[in-house]
Amino acid sequence: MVSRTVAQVRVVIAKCSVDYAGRLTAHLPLAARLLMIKADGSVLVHSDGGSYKPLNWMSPPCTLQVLDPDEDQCAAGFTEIWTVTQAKTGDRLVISIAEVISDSSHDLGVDPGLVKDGVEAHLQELLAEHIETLGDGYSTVRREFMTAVGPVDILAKDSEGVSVAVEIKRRGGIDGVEQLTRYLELMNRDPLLAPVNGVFAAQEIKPQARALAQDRGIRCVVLDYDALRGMDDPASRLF
Amino acid sequence: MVSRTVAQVRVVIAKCSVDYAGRLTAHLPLAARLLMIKADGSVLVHSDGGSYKPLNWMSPPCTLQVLDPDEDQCAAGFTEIWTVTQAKTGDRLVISIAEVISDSSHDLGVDPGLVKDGVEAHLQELLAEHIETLGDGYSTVRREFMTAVGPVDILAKDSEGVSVAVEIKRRGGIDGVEQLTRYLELMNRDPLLAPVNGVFAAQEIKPQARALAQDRGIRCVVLDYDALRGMDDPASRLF
DNA sequence: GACTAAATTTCGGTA
DNA sequence: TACCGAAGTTTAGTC
Repeated sequence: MVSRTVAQVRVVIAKCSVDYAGRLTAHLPLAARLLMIKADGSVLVHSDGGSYKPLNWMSPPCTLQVLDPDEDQCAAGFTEIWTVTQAKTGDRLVISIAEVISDSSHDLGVDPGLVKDGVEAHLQELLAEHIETLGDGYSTVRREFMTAVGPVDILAKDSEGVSVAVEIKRRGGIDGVEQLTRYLELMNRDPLLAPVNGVFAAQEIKPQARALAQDRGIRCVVLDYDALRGMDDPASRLF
Repeated sequence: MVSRTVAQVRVVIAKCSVDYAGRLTAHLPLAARLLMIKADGSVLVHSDGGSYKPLNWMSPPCTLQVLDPDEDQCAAGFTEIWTVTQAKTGDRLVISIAEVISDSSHDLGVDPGLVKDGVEAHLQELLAEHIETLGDGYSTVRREFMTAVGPVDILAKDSEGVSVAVEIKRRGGIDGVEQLTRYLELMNRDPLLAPVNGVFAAQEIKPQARALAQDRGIRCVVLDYDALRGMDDPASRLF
């Protein structure tokens, strides 16, 4: 046995059936599939289709053990039995291989990782800068205004100096309205802040969320990401 | 050009950099990675590590176009430029390839799909059958009892005939308590149902969720999946 | 470390 | 088809 200092990813195309027993039990009938074994021992079972999610998988840390098939498994036509186990949770993935069509390994090295830009944080930043989007005379008091039950995305004041708590979401669902409701409940108990009005701002607001907000006297505002961005940099609107 | 009637999955190991522009923008610096192209045109960019989630991907339906690099890209050492676009959303994934280390395709056929067992639905079924777990004299009225704001997992009655709304979660967090609160609020306005008590049942209940539930007069019950299952089938407890 | 909220979420069910 | 909630969610950020 040679110790391997270089991590490799291994790709196997094989006819196999798969059984998982852990937080649930699942079974995949015999078929040709793509198996990916990563350096950390994690295993992915992919079919040709679906989304980025594998049919089955085992998350690291876990160990792969390759066993010879027993008599019954031999008789059923299986040549190798892979057992992937996670010591901590006791999860177990068993891949029964009937035929290996392809098997190759490659050294990928350590990935430098990815750079992300422009999510909810950006929306919040843009709206805080252009809070007048909510109405003439609005001004931003603070972003991430802390309360005992969590930070309010933006605390603002309207033209009459009345406090406004703004909750920002990319997609506005019921949970966002609940979140804002909790903030408002608490803030309205604070004599230094009260009264506090609520604004639920999102790029898209679900009908049920809108109904719930309305029922609670919370104003809904649909945000136009491109328009907000365009205010900062008019050139970007052209592209 | 030969039309291809057989779907294939293609695996490419390549040094590449990746740029995604869509719901967010992301960039991956030049490194060796595994590219999987499925028959439906979807593309997955995997590194050797992380979880089952790719570093980057494009969901179907989408199309892959392979272009020659322009002058600048040539000078930067790129040999192929892959552009994956989704017509509907305008999402765009650009994979700039500096070196192809391996490239192979395999016919996988149509996957028969997987069989799942034992999730939250199962918990609900088990508890509905053994509702006396919540207390002597409890009886199940209905599973998935519909309200205007969604279905209550189980509607039951206690030994005195008082209605009890049960919300079941595998892991009980604050959101689950909020959900149950919404149901209770609505149901208690219905003279035919009121008064309705609440029970928050989960395999695991987070401290903050428990505190919130207590504050609202909702009883918390920790479910023992194995014990519930054991009531159905005593033999299963042995294994 | 525990917990909460977001995710390019994806996936399944139902109205 | 749209909407809603669960997921073997995973992941990132905050307390």
